[in-house]
Amino acid sequence: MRHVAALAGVGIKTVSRVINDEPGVSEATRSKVLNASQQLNYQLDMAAGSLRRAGRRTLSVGLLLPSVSNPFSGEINRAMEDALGARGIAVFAASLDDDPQREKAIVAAFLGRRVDGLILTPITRSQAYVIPEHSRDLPLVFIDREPVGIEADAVVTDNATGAAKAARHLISRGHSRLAYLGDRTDIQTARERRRGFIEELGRQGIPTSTVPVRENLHDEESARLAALELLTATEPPTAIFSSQNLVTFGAMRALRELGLSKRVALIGFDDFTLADMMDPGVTVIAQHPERIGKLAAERLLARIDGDKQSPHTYVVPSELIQRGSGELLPPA
Amino acid sequence: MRHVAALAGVGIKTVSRVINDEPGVSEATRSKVLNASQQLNYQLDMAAGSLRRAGRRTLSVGLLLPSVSNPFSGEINRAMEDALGARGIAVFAASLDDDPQREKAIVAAFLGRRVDGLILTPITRSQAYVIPEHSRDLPLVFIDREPVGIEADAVVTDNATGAAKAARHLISRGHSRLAYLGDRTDIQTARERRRGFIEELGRQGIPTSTVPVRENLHDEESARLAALELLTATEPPTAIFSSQNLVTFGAMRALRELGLSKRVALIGFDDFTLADMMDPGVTVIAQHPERIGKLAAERLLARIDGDKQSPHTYVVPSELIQRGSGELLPPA
DNA sequence: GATTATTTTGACAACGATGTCCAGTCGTAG
DNA sequence: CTACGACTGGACATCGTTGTCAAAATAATC
Repeated sequence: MRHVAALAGVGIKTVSRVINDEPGVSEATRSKVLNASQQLNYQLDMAAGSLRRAGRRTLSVGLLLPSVSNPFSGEINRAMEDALGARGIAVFAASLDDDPQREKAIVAAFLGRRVDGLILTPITRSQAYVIPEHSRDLPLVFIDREPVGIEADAVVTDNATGAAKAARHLISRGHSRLAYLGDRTDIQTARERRRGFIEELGRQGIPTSTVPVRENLHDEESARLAALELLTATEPPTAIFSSQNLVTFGAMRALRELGLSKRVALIGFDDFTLADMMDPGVTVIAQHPERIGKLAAERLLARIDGDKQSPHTYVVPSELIQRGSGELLPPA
Repeated sequence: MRHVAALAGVGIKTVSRVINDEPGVSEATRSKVLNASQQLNYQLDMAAGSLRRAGRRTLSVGLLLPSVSNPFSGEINRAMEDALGARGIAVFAASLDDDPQREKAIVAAFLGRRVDGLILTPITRSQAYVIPEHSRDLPLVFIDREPVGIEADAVVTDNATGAAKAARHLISRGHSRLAYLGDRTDIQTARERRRGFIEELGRQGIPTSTVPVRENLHDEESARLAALELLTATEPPTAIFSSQNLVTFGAMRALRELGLSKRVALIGFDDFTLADMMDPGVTVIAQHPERIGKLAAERLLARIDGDKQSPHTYVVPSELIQRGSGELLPPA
């Protein structure tokens, strides 16, 4: 900036004014400065600016997702980028891997970079460790999973209701021998989905104690094995609910191996590409990651802009998409 | 930091030394400082530090991908994060959307944040616009697509060779009426794949002028329509090569609609989830995004560490994965 | 105990920008 | 011709940190 000022023959502050479109600069000097800055290929250093700027805005935020390589997270990431990019805010994206240690390390890295806000998918038992920052007015929005040990905005899917919807759907097709395949129990959404599913069975008069529940299935292979086991037991279930993408894939593989794809009903939580191209098409409880991402970004921006209303949890409804696998009837 | 120094009753520079693990601090003062910084919940401001620090490192890099929501990009993003995170480097990820304007805007945003390096998937005709920065020693690695108008490292898939492999595979199964479905021609990889495919046909003695080539298919629907058109023409192809994921999906839909899934061969460029669960399984030329991402990250780190060797393009080989659709034989 | 070598420490300027505030310049009205 | 406000421009301190360098404290040596 000094160099530009020198080349243009003006003061350094005048350059700052031109670059930041502040008023009070004549057309003549304005173009002199712009010329000079073009010639030197000058670019404003935002970091240096934010050091002095009111509110210390860095125009960057930290986004912590289950994993940037997971399609659900990818959609959220994208929605974020779109909503925040319009305001000139850049996004640091990082992957949680459902590791509490990692969560803390990543949050620390974000804080060290003085982000203007944090959007977090947590896995720690309590997120009280961000209270100091949050009470110093650091905007904070939780996404996909609700916060524990701290009051802050959150945007989540109606996990329990969605799972209950699946249960009701299967029961209404005449199923009474249902099974549940779930993810790690330290993941809040997994617990919620199980709760919603089981409670709905209870409401519909199905004895819940006999319902096979297999949990802590975190990948395709363990889900496949669990499903195989269930399906080859005596009195196998006539319908399966799987609480997550990879678990659904594992269940699909098990069903195919046993030639049961068209005989045992399946509903999965989470939509996925080509679900309609399977045989039969896979019925799912679809989440809306783009809406979740957009809403979370909007809440964050509102907080950044000084919104002081008390924290609130926003629920984005899920949607049952019928494609065939969830509409299979139990054997007569 | 001032406050920490005050509370610990030491000079500000001593605090800096402790925080940065510099030598020459006695155990006694060290723990005094650590105590104070704990009490105040102090966190180093990297931005301020990088202002003065030798080399002005910000410990952040900019990553420009086709779209963070696309699984291929997601894998690359993840590999990047893993390789760079180990060095404490955070990643700004952004989506290109194959829009040249957007590319320039995003690169400018990265530069304004003084990233330590840039990893770019370009769509502009020429990337000469980054020459000033690059010659001022800004590390730069192109990914997936090779640079034009500037000399820099690149990490790409062997697009032409991979497509040729597909052609050879189909021809060896007896096909002679092949068709090509391709993406937008302003995308370098799309052009390379077409070239590789067509040239291989030539080498194998198939008259290339009669091969139907449909290009500029950027989404599933346009690909589906193009495929439908090809397949319902007189003398339809007995084998199709699709140059990209979404195009492959479109072709799959068209084949299914016409009941030809098991009669017309299909090979797609790009692997995808559940490809083996389709009926028939979809034969693909798989890329290795994790390897591409890892290698690009390694090259970037090497450059950051001062590697001065002349720019080089690294090619990550693709892999033909046989799953059934590419092994269908032509009707007798 | 004096002197030197070594370690530990802090004062200060600087990084690149912006906020504050004051000094010119100019046009216009009295 | 003076006075006054509006506009324009620049000097300077400052943000939080680190590099430089010299001072102070401590240890080692004779």
